Amino acid sequence: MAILTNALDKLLGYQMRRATAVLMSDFVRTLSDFDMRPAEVTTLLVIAENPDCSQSEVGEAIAIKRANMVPIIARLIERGLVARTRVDGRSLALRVTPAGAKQAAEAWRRIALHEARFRDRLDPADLQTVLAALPVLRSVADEGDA
Amino acid sequence: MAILTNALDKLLGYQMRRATAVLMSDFVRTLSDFDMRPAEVTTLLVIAENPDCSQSEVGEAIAIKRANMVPIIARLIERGLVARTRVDGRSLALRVTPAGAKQAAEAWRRIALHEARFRDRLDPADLQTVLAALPVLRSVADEGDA
DNA sequence: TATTGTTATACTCTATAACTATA
DNA sequence: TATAGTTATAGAGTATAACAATA
Repeated sequence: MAILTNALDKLLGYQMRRATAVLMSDFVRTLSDFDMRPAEVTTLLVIAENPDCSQSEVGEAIAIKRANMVPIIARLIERGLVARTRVDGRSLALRVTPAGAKQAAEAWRRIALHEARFRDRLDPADLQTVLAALPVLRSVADEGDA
Repeated sequence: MAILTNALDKLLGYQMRRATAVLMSDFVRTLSDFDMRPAEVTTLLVIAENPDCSQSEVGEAIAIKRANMVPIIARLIERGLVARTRVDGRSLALRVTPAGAKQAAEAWRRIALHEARFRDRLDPADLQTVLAALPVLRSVADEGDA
C-alpha cells in the first residue's frame, strides 16, 4: 500500500487531534484491566479531591455536561466507589468511599506510568513549553463550553 | 457554584484532551454552515492531494479504519465531491470531482481561519516547539494504531 | 493466503430539549 | 425565575468480527 502525502500534518489542530488520540488510546490500555472508563476515572479523581462537591460542580470542572454526568455518577455509586448525601432538596454532596479512595490511588499510580511514557519523549524545556501552551489553547474557549 | 480544584490540570494527557476538545469544537463551528463533518473534510482533502488513491490508503493516512471509511466515502460520492473508478477487481481509485476540488479549496480557507485563531495566541517560538513536539507524542504509537 | 471493500454491531463521548422538584 | 438532577434521544467517532471478491 502506497503512503500518501498529507498536508494536514502541518496543522496545529490536526496534530493535536492525532496526538491526543494516541494519548487516549494508551490511557485506555492503561485502564484495560481496571474496569473504568476515562470519564469515570476523571470523575472519581475530582470527587476524591473535593469532598462534598456536587454533581454539577464536577461536571463543570471536567467539562462534562450535567446530563452526561448522571450515568457516570450512577456507575461509581453502583460500584461502591462514591457515596452521596442530600444537602438540600436538589443538591447532593459527593464523597469517595474507602473503596473509592483506594481505587483513586491506584488510578493515580497508573496515570503516572502512562504520563511518563509520553513526557519522557520530550526535552524537559519543550515539555514545559507544551504544558504552558495547552491552557492557552484551551482558553480560546467557544461560547458553548461546558 | 463553587469552583473545584483539579489536580488533573497538571497532566499532559488531560491538558491535551481538553485543549483538543476546544480546538475541535471551534473547527466544528467553522464547518457549521458547510454541511461536512470533520472526518469528511479530512478525507476529502487527502483525496484531493492524492488522486487515484485507494480507500484503504486514505484511511491509513488519517487513522480511520477501513470499515469506518465506507460511510464517509459513500457520502462524499453521494454529494458528488468524489468519484471512483475500478482499478482491479478489489481496489477503487478515488479522485475529487470539480465540485469536490472547489469544496476542498473552501475547506482550506476555513481551516486557515480556524488555525489562526489558535496559532495567534502562542508565541511564535513556542508554537514551533509545540508543532515539533506533537509528532513526537504521536510516535509513541500503540500497537493497534490504524 | 493476504488484501480491499463491505456489513453489522457495539461502545464511548458529546449535545440538546424537556421534565421534576426544589430554592 | 433560576438551579440540580434527571430522562430521553441523537449524533459523531471508533472498535471488532466476519464475509465476498479478488490478487
